[in-house]
Amino acid sequence: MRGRVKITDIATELGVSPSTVSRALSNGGRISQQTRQAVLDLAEKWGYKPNPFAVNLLKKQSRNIGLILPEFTHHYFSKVLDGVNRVVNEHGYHLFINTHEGDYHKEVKAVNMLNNMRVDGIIASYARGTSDFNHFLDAIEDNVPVVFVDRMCEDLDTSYVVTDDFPGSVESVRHLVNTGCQKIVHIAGPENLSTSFNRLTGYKEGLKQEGVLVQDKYILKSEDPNWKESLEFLIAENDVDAITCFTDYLAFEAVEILKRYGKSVPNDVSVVGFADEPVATYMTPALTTVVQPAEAMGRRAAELLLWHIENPDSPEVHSECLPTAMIERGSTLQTRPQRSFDELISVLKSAS
Amino acid sequence: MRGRVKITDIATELGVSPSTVSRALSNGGRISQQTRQAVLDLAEKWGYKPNPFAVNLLKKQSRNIGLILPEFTHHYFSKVLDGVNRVVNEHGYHLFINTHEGDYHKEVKAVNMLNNMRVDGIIASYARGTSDFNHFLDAIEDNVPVVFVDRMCEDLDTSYVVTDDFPGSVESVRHLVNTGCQKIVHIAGPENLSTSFNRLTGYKEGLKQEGVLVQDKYILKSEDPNWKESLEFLIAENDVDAITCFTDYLAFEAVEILKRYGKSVPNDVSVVGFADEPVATYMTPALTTVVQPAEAMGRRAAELLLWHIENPDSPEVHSECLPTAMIERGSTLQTRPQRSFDELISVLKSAS
DNA sequence: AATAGGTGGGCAAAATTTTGCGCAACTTTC
DNA sequence: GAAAGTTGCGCAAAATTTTGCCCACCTATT
Repeated sequence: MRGRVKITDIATELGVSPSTVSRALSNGGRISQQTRQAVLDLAEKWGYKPNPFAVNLLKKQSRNIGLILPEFTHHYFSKVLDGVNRVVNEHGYHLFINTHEGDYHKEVKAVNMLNNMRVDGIIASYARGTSDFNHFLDAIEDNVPVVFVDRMCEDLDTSYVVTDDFPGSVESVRHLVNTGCQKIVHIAGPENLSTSFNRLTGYKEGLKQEGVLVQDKYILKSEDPNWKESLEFLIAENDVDAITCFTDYLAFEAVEILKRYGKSVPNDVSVVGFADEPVATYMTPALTTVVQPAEAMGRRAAELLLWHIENPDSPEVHSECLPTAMIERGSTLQTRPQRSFDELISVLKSAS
Repeated sequence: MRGRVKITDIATELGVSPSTVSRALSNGGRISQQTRQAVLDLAEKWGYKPNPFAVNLLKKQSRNIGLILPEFTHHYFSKVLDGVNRVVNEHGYHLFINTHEGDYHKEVKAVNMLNNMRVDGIIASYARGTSDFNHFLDAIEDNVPVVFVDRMCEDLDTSYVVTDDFPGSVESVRHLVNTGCQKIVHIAGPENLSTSFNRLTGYKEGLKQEGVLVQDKYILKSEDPNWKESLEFLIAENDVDAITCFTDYLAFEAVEILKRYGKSVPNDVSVVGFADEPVATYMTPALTTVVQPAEAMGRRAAELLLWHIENPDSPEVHSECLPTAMIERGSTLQTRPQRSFDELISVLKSAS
């Protein structure tokens, strides 16, 4: 059989009506065992596959879902994508993707495109600057559920999955104190980001829990063009035991500076990053960091979305904060047996 | 207007037939200026968007294309994805994605899925172990063009985009010789991979061009479980000036071994990687490596696929080899002014 | 006045699949 | 032997859009 075989091809070959073929294939209504078998055999032999456009048109759903991320090349987002892709596949859905690259207008276009494509649902990590969410609202009003990942929107009553950066941040600071560090610097991120705020708050809380005074001179801001000079000053004064950073990249820069000043990591100064980018594994020494369960976030977001798709009338929304956890590597001193990678995974899994 | 507005809604509101509305919208047949304007205005006001399933069913094409990659979390592939996504978007197509994770059966499932979804074309980087290409052949016979990226298939007469690893490999070896290295080791990849073969051949050619003897003892195979011992032996014997590697990760491992043996990189031994993974930037010293234009490959593959989609009857196939180029960093000695990043980009761009 | 030509718009088929309803044939029940 | 129930299958509508063909009307030509 050349070309795509359709239901009517099978019907005419077998001398039955298309409806009979359809019923035989879909295990539906009343049909004799022989007819069904004959249809099944021929469909198998000819490799019949239903035309999704016809089915979608009729059923008013596509089993397609759309994912919008800032970009793909950032390792973190590629892992989110991976998680989403896995779950979506496991459930027989298909994945449309798009990026907005931090551009609000591209984001609007992407959301509208997916909505016009009649996807069954959308997972999105919106652009930092987005404050007008009407494009998402349009989709929701067209009964296309939206789940946010990594970034949430207070104004919209949708499900979302974010990370709780707080516990990992607390854990890392406590670990530093427990390995004998007292003069602990934090290099903070942009002020308006909630993640940045949470990591800073976790740093303060960790110190408090260990009874160490929080001091302003130890809190550097990566947005401040002079943060490196401030750090160098502290290093020169020997006024630093450890550095915790908003990202692994900042940690990388801190390590470079420490090396320039002849400091050994971790013997003179411990360093902790945040995010578990590949850079963390491959710098020397390997970086102790706080891992965000990126893939689990993608998975959870997809699971939540599928739940919404299958329960279209439920007004419930589910919000999840997946916890972060410290992973110990060579850039900090060691006190206790290291948590194995498998243990870590199981911690993150049980959390999700 | 609540819910999705369709052509008939506009037709009844305006007291015309659906065909008139369709014609007004599609700038098609004969229609009076006033009627067209009235339709256009109402369509705009009500936010009419054609139902893609109905259109696809009728037109027998979807403006969807499918992309299959080994995985997303590898930086190289995420850049390929990025390139494909950009071109596809620019041309008003939409992108379905899938991974096979090196598993032949997943690959078959992914290809069949995309074919059954009636995508207009498929871009694929198949699994290493794949030797039976019938699933791709099925798609092609169903008039779904296939373009391979990063890996090509000799048996199938399709367009493909690969990198020509040869010139970059030659260039890197010549650079090593020019900076005074003579005892140059190559750590090769899997034998059955053409990329591995080309990098090895480039290594040999580079030596030949510089009049250095190719010696078997300097050619290590990463598949050989003892390659590290062999390398350590050479190091212990002081029988190595430089190491070129099949991947950046192997280079990373080589640097670790050199450090263990108290060798300085690049003063004692130079190291060159391949691929320009992020690891190359963040290891210490930063790794001299050979960059593959991953995003350009994705772009080209998408452009070729779109060409095939728009010229369905042309039997022509286009095969492209994008050249690789060395990028000099700290892990090799320096002889000449470094090529700036911008220059490098322009070299790669003009090549694509 | 009859014919030709042009314009505007409607009818219906087509793309493919699913499904409610109906009909014929057969079996069971009293 | 008639009524009732069951089984197997076909008809036609439905989902939405596009498009070839046709008709009605108007103007211009002989």
